[in-house]
Amino acid sequence: MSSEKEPIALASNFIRAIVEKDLEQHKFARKKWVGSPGDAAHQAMGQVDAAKIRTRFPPEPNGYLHIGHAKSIFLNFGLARDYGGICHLRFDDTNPEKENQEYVDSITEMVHWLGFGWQNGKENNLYFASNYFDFMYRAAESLIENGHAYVDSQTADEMRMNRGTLTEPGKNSPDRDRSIAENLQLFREMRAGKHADGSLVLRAKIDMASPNINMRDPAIYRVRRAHHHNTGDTWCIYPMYTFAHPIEDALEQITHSICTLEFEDQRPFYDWLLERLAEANLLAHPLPHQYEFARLNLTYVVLSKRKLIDLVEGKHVNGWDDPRLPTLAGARRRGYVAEGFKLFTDRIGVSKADSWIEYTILEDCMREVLNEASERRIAVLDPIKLVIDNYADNKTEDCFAPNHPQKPELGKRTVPLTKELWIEREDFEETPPKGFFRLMPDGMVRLRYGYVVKCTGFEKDAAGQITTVRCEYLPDTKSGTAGADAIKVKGNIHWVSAAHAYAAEVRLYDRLFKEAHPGEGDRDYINDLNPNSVKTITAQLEPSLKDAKPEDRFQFERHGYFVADRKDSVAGKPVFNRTVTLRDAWQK
RNA sequence: UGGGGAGUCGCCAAGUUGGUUAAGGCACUGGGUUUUGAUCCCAGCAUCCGAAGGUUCGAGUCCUUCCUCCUCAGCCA
Repeated sequence: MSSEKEPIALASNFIRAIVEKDLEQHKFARKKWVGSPGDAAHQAMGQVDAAKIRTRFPPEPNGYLHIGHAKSIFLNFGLARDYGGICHLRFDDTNPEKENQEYVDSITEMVHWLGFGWQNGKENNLYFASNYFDFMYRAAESLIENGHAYVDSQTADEMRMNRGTLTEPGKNSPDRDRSIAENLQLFREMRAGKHADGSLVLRAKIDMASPNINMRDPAIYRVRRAHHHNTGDTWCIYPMYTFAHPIEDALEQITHSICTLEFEDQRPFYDWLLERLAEANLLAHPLPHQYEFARLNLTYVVLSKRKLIDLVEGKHVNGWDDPRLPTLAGARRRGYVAEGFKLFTDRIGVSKADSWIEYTILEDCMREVLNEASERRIAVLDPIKLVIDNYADNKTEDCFAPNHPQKPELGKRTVPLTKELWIEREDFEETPPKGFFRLMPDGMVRLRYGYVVKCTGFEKDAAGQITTVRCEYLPDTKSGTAGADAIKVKGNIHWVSAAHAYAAEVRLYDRLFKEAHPGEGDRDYINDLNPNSVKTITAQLEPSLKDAKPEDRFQFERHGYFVADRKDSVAGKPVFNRTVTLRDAWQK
């Protein structure tokens, strides 16, 4: 045992530290859970919660998930998994005007894709905030009854005027001292549809002079006649995030409610609300707590919902799953893998410091898992002919290529060698730069898995472009034979038999933006788009690639990792996307 | 100029209640292995923790002052 390597410790972060401390202090030892969300009375019928902690991933279904969400997903689901807890997937759908089923579907699909689920035994922990509207309404009436909320008839403009500024206190609303009875009646009328949209709003009664603007009587319910994707036309009043979110957490017995930094100022209200509802015996202690971490910023991409929408609607990309987009749907089509995102989130950590993660970190993570997982194949992306003059005209010979250099158990496959081959344009230089060790006039190079050849000449077209390279092979040097190493060459190039090659559409993706910080300063981020973010080519691939299925991944040797596009591939005619290039120490 | 946060190596990020030579990853630089200029391996990489003072036998960790950045004035989330 002692000689065993220590398991690599999980990267520590302040949230894990909080969880560990809470667990150590048995903070949730008496928290009950009946098996479904509900108020104090409901949960009181249950047993002590078997889940040591409960977290939640609470997206609003008003857009597509992106890489930033992956950080939150791995954090929340990962914490639950690591500490014997459960993580809920909860749709925070309190604004009917922005949300719809299409987003709900794509979000559940992507969370699954990342490797997480919400079915825990008999318990299905998939929830909708909109299913709590009844309780929220009750909670609002309770606040009114206890003098903690009032109905305000000021217009939105008046409210803004009276809110004060960052440095000046606000002014009390003329309606602030309305009687409880009148508030109750008005709020019930709001619910009954007797008041126009925007005419009345329910506000928490806290302190218009608070230095924290979020505590200056925040609006908690508004009148809005809109069809809700889940509750239809049942309601014409909807709770605000500020009010709804803490309640959602409490009903679900969440222990650690983790969100991003911009909600820090909201935490005092979060606590205030839950305390008031606990005083009213609607909720029981221990109450959930909110913790904030820094959101992800990635260089060379944009992650704001608005900008992503602009890119799609402005046709700068082809839809939400364009492989260049940092959406999870796009990343998946690009060939990125869930394990790569897991590695990435482990690697970047969690803290409260604003930071910009270099995009190459993400790419390296993908390379790392893809290197391990991908079989090798041969592809010539920019083909020129190589003719072996001393090779028989119609001879075909088998060469054996390992499917993975570090995994012999994956076996070998045969690739046909003939007189005429496709090789990479960049593998031949008429006048080689210093340090170049591939094909050059009179130079020798190995045809990977085949013979050593010696260059004897080349041909150019009218434009001066090289079209064909001529060579002679050394018969005793075939890979795998005794004489293979008789002649040592440094260069080793890949090739595909011209007679057998599969000419395929291949998309070479590059970063979407040419600037590390798109739109920084007074630049328009649209002007920072990389005009060459995709290049579609016809490449010559080894014959076996013709049978690739959608989402099959390969390393095209010396080029990078590629995936058969899940949308555009047809049986017998796969199309490939370049996920990421190989690292290249040979600076061009 | 009010409130709330954050500032540790190029990029991230550990640093318990102050205690000996400031983790780790990525990047980078050397060297080795290699029929991918890939992978892999080995070595190197902050006398310094935003700045300046102070307390202490001893401070990234405590105190004071200052600087920089982020964030809040939706009937969005």
